[in-house]
Amino acid sequence: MTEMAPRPTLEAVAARAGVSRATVSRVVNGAQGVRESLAARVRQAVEELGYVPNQAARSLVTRRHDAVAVVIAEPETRVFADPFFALQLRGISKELTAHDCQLVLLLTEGQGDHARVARYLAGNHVDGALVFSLHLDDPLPGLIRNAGVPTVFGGRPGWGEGGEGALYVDSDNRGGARTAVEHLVSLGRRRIAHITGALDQTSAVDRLEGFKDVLPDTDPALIEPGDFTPAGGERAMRALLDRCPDLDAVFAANDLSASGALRVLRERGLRVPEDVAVAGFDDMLPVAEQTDPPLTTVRQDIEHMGLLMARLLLRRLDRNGPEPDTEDGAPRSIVTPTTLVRRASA
Amino acid sequence: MTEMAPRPTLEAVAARAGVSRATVSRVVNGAQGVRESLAARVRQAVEELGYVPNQAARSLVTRRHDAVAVVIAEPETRVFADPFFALQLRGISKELTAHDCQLVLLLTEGQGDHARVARYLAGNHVDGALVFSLHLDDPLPGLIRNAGVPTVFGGRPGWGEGGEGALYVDSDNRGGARTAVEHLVSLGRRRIAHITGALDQTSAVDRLEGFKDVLPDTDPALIEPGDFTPAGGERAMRALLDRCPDLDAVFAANDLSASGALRVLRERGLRVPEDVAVAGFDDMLPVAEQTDPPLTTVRQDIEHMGLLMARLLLRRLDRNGPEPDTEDGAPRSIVTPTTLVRRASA
DNA sequence: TTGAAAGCGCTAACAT
DNA sequence: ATGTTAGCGCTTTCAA
Repeated sequence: MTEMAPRPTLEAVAARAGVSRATVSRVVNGAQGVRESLAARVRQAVEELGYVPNQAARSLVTRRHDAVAVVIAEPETRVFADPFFALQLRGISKELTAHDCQLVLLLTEGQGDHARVARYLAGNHVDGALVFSLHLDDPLPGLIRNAGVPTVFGGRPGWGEGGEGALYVDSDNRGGARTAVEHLVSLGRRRIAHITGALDQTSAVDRLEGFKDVLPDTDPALIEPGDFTPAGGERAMRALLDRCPDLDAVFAANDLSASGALRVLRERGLRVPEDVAVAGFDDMLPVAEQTDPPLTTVRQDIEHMGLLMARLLLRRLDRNGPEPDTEDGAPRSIVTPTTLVRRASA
Repeated sequence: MTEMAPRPTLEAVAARAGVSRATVSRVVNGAQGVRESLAARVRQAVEELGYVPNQAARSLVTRRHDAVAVVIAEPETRVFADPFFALQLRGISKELTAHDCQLVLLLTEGQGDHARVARYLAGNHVDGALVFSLHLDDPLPGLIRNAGVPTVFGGRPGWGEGGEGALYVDSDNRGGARTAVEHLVSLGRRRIAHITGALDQTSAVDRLEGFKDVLPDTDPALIEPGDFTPAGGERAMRALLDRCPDLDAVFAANDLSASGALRVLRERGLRVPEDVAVAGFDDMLPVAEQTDPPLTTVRQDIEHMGLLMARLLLRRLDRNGPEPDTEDGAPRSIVTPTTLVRRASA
């Protein structure tokens, strides 16, 4: 293509501006204590030469990388068959960008990749990591702890190993579930069923807990395990209907399983919400708005959660975090609020 | 936390193995011409010390980064309100990982970010870029060309500026559209309408072309612009029905607009597919399988497209690409096939 | 086949 | 306030 123009170095800028490399470095890095007239000359030279600092050289001496890894395990992206993934990433990206920090994406393909990720993180290539690990038995949190890289988790990590002090950002799954179930109760429903999510994920467990918070003495027959998929929702709905034909509401652990439940309800000739009220979780738009009837569900601010994760990590890395979120100044895990979105199904 | 253990350097490994730094470097980088006995000693020392090369130091001298940027403009991720985004990224990630290459994700937030991205790419921080730019007037391709970074586009780029020789991977939008429309024709439909996508995107333009390929003399009244959204699909369907009450099929530019069309059809008391057959595009699962009736649509292998993008770029960067895809050995753009998925709607 | 030595471009003491 | 200088950890001629 075009000849690889040799990129100008600090040296070149210094020569052009008639100052020393050190001075240029100071100007470029915004250090104080440089006479304005000189600084201006330097800035102009930078401009004219199109100088861009060599990050490798800088990292070599500062031992900083201005980059963080985002680790997403394969099972997660399957769950994120919706904007979840993109939105969270977007939130993360925004915050990182605002702090001149790059985002290195690490997607894992099953166990085999754990070692690779661990090696990468331990290899001191990034300043920190943002890890999505929502499975109870996920070995990743343990591995990462070993790698000794500052980390923030997306979703409360399972406590497979030492995840005890882990920093994380999670939505209020339990509270959200409570809100949904309370809503069903307020509608006068008395036989409220629950289709759970995949119970190896903390979100599913927490939503189940929320359900039980509101209905501690519920008939166990009204709780049927699902797996967050439409097919799982169908299966569970059938089982529930066969077992408890008198149920008058169902809270599904997510919108996808709710959509499956809805189909079975229609197929059995039951009206929603007249005969059975249905509530979901996630407010996954392409699903929740398209179902018939549209789904009443629990919404979380996904993008904001991503942003908070990044912010938390940046704070932990010192980087000019905003006002401290705790009195002793140490960052703490964050549980973000959810809101009920009323549509036609309940 | 734990004391930051000073990472072992090449020097340390050399000392431990009783050889010079140069030798260790050779072993670590798999260069030939090192006596096996020595190499073994070195490998053991590496093992014992848990040595991991310092990428910054390496890049400083090699001027390689073993990293590529993936640039996704904000409007895209909105369109990718489905697994598209995640899947493509996954395909990219797989291929890059297989070649020990990192993925730096750059998400842009409107025009303001273009400069930032251009600066980053020009800043020689990555070896190449994978860019999603599906808009006809997108300035990004031009900026990137200027940056002089080897690039492969996801989706045929608009020719806003010099994108002429650009390398890209795109699905066969035109051919896919043809397949869908031919299918409707084969069903005996004679008044086939088309709800277009957002015509500032190449995919929408190409799908429209495909439609016209099969029905070159179609009544212009049967073509109504949409915007890839369900709401746009509803609007367009209403307009079409008002204008051409006799239409007996509709090909929507994507599944989301098809779902909107489906709703309007039902609302008007028209049966699908008996009265009006409907076909979509994308096979966006959470949508296509959940509509009533399930959608006949055109599927593309998203993940594979991502993989091909990465492979193309890697080849262009020299990196051990697989067998050459053209006779002169120069990589060429790739158009991937689509397949019709028959469900109940047509 | 192996080692010695010269930087890669930058920052950060330290000196002025 | 500015310049001088010594590396950061690695690859890569060049000699041996």
